[in-house]
Amino acid sequence: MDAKKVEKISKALADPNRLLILKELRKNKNCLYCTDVYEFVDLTQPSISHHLKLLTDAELIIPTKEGRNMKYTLNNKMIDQYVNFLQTLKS
Amino acid sequence: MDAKKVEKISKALADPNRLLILKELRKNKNCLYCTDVYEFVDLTQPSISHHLKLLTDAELIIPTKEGRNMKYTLNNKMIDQYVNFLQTLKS
DNA sequence: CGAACATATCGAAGTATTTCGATGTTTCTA
DNA sequence: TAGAAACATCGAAATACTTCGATATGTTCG
Repeated sequence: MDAKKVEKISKALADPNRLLILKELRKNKNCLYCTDVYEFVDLTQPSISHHLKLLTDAELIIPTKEGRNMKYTLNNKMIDQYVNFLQTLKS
Repeated sequence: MDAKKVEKISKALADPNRLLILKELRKNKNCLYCTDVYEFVDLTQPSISHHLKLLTDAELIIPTKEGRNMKYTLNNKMIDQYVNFLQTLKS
């Protein structure tokens, strides 16, 4: 994993609301609809949309279109790759 | 590991210069002096001092005073804790 | 088709981060 | 003890991030 990617993922993880989204994603069996997020994140719709976009761009979550809804699932593979990078920091 | 700590560590990892410092730290057998950093990070002394402070505040590196020099070592334990948190995100 | 719903995008305001030059503090050494 | 060396701190400028209201786009359903 190259430095740019590590930076992007780290940035995506560096916000309390986005961490909250990821945590709830796990609770909900790795499946979350955009509308669900309003219930536990106290932000307006455009802000939530923005945060979901950053998580998507970092490939930490994978969006799927279902009619007029968006379904998000956690990308376990990307977390694994990120963890692998962190392990290489250790000697 | 609480959310605030995760956020702090993620922020510390979300910068190319700080990632560079961590990478070089591993190369140098987890031991780095402040002056060493000038050689691979193209920033002024105050900026490097600032970045080292953020890494220290996140407890990713541990500073030791040696006379008028500062020695930095990687904090493997904190990386492990951070990795543990990331693993809990997966289901 | 038209209204309602779900989400995305745009532009702007507020806030945080990065970077620097100038200067302060501590420690070593001649 | 004076000067240099290593690092920290301060204040300001530039840049980036977060958030919002307004509005646009795509989808469903009556």
